[in-house]
Amino acid sequence: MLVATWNVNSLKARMARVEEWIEATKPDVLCLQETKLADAQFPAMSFQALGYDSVHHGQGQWNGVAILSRVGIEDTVSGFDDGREPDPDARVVWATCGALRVASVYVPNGREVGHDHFHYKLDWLGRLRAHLDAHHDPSEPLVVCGDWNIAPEDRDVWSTSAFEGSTHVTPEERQALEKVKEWGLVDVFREQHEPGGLFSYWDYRGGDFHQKRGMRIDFVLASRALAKASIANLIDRNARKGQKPSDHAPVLALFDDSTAGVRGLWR
DNA sequence: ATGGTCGCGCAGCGA
Repeated sequence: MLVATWNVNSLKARMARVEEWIEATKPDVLCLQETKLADAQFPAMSFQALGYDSVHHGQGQWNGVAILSRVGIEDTVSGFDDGREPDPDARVVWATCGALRVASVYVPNGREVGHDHFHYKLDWLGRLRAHLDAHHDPSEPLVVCGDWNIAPEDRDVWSTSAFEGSTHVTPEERQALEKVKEWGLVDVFREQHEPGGLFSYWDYRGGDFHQKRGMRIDFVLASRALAKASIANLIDRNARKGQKPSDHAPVLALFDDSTAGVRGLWR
């Protein structure tokens, strides 16, 4: 089963690139972030024509997340079900695709260290953990895919000095991410690839992509049970090239459907 | 070089 995640930075601006990429790659499940669409504007029929069912949780203009699946979509949930007030932003959507529980997440950026939005980011990650605690178990096949807006380690940024005092690399953010992972999630790309310099996001400015000035902030976290079935993980840098690219590249995770404990993933 | 580029939507903010 092939799972992918991609922050498209406006689905309206990116639709041609996304359709082309889906036809070339044919993932079983594709998580999108930053659609910047209201639900009524989401091009579900266009994805249906490519063979994908979908669920979208959007607000228009900002944020917005979706899950596309060619192995079915059931039991969709928008936002958190953690007994607290609704999240004001559209940043997470859940669905069951075949036998796989999937979350597409767009973690808040944080803006500046100490900013209200920074505290919102840390709290948001706490709510994600609380939702997992309340509804799921790490023995189930489950993935949380998305734009985490956190570089887990120093090797995940092109320059540590360039990010001194910035969001995405602080101990508080990394600890909040660690708390989510402690639920029972594995960064399957990092399990398979040791080197630094393997990035998923490059700022549009200053030719950062061509200068290899990026960050690895998009990743697939797989439940412990599912991580045992991880076969291959890659970042599709080619999608960051050419005309009107997103500033993020798609991240792909391939799982073996015949591994004990996760048999029949796409049924 | 303390900037730069996108997307949204039409000024300036967010990333």
